[in-house]
Amino acid sequence: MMSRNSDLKSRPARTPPLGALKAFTVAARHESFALAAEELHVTHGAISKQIGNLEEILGEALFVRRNRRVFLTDRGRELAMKLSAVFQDLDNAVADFRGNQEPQPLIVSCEPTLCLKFLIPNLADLKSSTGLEVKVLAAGGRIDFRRDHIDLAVRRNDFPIDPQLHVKELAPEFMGMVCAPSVAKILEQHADSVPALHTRSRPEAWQNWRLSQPKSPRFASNVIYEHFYMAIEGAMAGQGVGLASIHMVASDLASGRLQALGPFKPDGTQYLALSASPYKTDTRHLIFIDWLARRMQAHIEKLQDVCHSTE
Amino acid sequence: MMSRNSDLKSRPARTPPLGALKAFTVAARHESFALAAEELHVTHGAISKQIGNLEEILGEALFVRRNRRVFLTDRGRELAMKLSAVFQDLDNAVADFRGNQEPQPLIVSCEPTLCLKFLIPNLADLKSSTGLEVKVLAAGGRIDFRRDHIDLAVRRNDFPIDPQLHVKELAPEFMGMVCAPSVAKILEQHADSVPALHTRSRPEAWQNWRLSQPKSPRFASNVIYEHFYMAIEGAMAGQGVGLASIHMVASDLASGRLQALGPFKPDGTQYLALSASPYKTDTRHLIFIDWLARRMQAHIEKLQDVCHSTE
DNA sequence: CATCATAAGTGAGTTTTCCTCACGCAGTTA
DNA sequence: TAACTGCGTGAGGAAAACTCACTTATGATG
Repeated sequence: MMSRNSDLKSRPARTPPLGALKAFTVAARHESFALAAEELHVTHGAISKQIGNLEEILGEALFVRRNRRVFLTDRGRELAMKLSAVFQDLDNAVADFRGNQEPQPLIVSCEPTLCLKFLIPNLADLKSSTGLEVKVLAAGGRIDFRRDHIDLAVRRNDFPIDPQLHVKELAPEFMGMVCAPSVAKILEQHADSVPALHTRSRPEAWQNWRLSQPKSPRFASNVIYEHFYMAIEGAMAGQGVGLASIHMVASDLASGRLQALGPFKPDGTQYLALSASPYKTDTRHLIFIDWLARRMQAHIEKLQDVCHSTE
Repeated sequence: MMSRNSDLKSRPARTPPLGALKAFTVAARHESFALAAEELHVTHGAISKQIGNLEEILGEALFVRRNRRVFLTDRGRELAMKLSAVFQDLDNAVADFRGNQEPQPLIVSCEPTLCLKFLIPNLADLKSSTGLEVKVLAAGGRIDFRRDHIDLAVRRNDFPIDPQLHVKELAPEFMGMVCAPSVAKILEQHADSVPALHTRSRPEAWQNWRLSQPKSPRFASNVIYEHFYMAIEGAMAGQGVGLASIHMVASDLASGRLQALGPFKPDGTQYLALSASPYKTDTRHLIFIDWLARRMQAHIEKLQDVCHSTE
């Protein structure tokens, strides 16, 4: 009951011959060996043998031969799905290399909250000011450029960065205390009646804040949110005082839904743009990074106003 | 011999031999023919010839031969990037098919505003209630499952759906007028002093609304936002009255940042989950769709409260 | 500086893979 | 029933891929 592939000599799990896989995807697309043969400029016998060979290697049937036709099995269709995507990628890769390809939208990976509070709302601006088409993939933590087909990732350098990657600094992180305007008034009198809002994804945030800002008020209690986004929502709803990144609450501060309690301070980390391709062959990367860096710098400059207004 | 030679000239862009491409990616990874030869269990001569052949087909050098080493050219590196990703995909596809592969996070494509106001904020809940890891790709309009490597797409059926796709209905769309609570008070007296907020991405929204709700008030003027998200922001900031989907403003209504003006009404469109794989081989799809449908249904049920409170 | 080791290019010859051809088979159409 | 269609198969052959042996070029070594 281990693997039934293992009874095929001592061949552990090497990938089947590429030609056979290619032949299979074409045959699967037509559900016909004859048409596949025509497309590949060979005889139907060639296709038949390639696929028979592949089935033997994989140890299971990919087609059901019935009457004078062939039908994909469910498993065969499953494989065909995956493979046809891969071979299409391959054709695109080669065509792209040869230069006959229109530019694809850039895919940018970004942690969910930054995505939510900053990137996506500004996509329309990006499009209109640079003409760049961007798709955003909300995904925190580790990055796998290959698997997720990401062009760029935006991350903070609070974890070790793969030295293979190409790194560009965007802007420093600035953290600060925020709350709803109504809560700010209460705080002036009864500071200890308001809870501090914590986030599970940045558990050490308040602790670090207190280390660098010892004068900041003590709060009544602690409320823990599952997600950074929730904490910001909570703060807006008057649940307490949150500790937030300027880049995530810039628009909420601007609209007055949130109010800053004292100045925002750098926490030592930086936002970075990470790219798998170390060469600046692609201008779109540069355009996007430039736009993003400017935007983030603008947040920080505006910050002066925010701070003065409450100090 | 005729078929081969006859299309030599008319061979504009056929993909190079797969073996040569494979050999190239391995050689590129090592920047060494000898190591590549070892990995592929052939002699270095075989690699040398495969790559020479590939360079001839492509019509440009991929390696610079210098000293007793080979170095990738920039172009060669560019090609190697693309190809190594593809071949890794291929290995994954086969390994996945054979069953030796851990489950990957689901990638869901979704229009930006729904992403923003509903999906991403609820990702943490999804994770904790189903254990499912999901990444969200914010991308409106046409869907290319292949190119974007999407597992599922969430869309409204306001455009023709590719009949090849597997479709599951999630919930009907409900539209309604919303504004900031402060604006609601003003409206009771001076309905015509408040503008209606339009969105460029759904230009016909107000018109359709008026057709089905002839009694709804006329507003002073029209403000057009570039993006649906902006219109909602505008409404929250007291800029006027927006026309919004219940699924996008559910949380803002719940928190009181927005207020409904009269009942929400179905606009005839549905939210759909689209999948490229027509067979329910993947339970994760079902889990996600089930979760999403329940969530959206909950919005609609809650709607009764919202409506009564203002009628 | 001669010598050795290493890495790659090359031409001839060989092995392997893949393809074609011709035919058989079963079901479908006329 | 005969003709046709689409696939499977075995034998033989073409093409692709590989090996081998040798060459070149260049660092490293004593």
